[in-house]
Amino acid sequence: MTDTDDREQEAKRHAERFQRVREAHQTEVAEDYVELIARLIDETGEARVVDLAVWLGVTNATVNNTVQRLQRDGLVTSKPYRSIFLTEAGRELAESSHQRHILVRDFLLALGVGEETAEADAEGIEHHVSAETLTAFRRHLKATKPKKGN
Amino acid sequence: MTDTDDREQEAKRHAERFQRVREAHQTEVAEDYVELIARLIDETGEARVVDLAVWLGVTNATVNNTVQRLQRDGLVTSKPYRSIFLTEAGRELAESSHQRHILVRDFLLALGVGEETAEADAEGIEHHVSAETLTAFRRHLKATKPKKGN
DNA sequence: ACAAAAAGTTAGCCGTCACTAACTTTATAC
DNA sequence: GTATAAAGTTAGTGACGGCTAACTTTTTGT
Ligand SMILES: [Mn+2]
Ligand SMILES: [Mn+2]
Ligand SMILES: [Mn+2]
Ligand SMILES: [Mn+2]
Repeated sequence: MTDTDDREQEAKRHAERFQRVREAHQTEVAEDYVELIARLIDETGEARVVDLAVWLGVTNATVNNTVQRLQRDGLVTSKPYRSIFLTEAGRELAESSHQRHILVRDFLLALGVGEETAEADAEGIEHHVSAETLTAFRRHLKATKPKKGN
Repeated sequence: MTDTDDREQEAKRHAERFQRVREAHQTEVAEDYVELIARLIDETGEARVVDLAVWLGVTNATVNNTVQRLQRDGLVTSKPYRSIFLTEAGRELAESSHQRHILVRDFLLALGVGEETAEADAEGIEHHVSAETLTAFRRHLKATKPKKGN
């Protein structure tokens, strides 16, 4: 009976979607950290543990743990009691994460969502938008934004 | 200097956004489970551990653990070796999660995103959209969908 | 009815990402 | 230049959400 086969296929696709979400969750923290590190370096000259802690709403100890993981994964470098630097890979991830972030935020703004809500929702949504959806966001922005053309 | 104050305010808002994302992650698994349990009960008459495992792409043991947590949190009931039932709270969470899920998916479809991508992205995005953003999605759907009116 | 298969459970493991508390190092103020 | 404050680190804890392996119970097929 091909009825059972269909059902199995559907279950398999369903499971694959959840696996993708789980994968996204694993890279999420790294993306947010390197994006913030890049910003702090850009705006203040350096990224210190205490600043990351304040801006992320976690303790110093948590930041320390995470930074060690990022270092293990080749995204940052840091020497004891010194501030944190991005590796080339870290810079690249920060840049692409940032581009994606502002695209998602701007899309929400274009939809009529308020500033703070757009920023807040973007912080979570950004990690779950595929390239195809980002393209659709860009298309929508191009189609609606041209208010300057008025 | 109010310059410093501004910076502190910005950091605080930033941190609050991340706290919201972390909270969303804590309810995410519960939402997906009850939504799937409701669906399986509806479509097949019962929700069994093995089905949840297949549809979620995890092992039986993982499902068992999670179901115990859901039971602890008052969302499901289940007796040893029997299938799983939703409590009233579980049914309510399943229903609202499902409504939100299809809204997010339909919105992506309306934007021109392909079916499988819409379904996949919705699975992650759904947990990070505020009420305000959902309203904006609905507004956009109403503004564009009326193709039946053609 | 009973053997084999399927389903469910339990135990023990691991990584992530939080926390607090205690400690060390660096920076600041006087 | 030294005491104090701030920042950073380390150690230890815990929940969550995954896993495998071994076991028990239920279902199925003959
Ligand atoms: Mn971001
Ligand atoms: Mn984010
Ligand atoms: Mn989901
Ligand atoms: Mn869902």
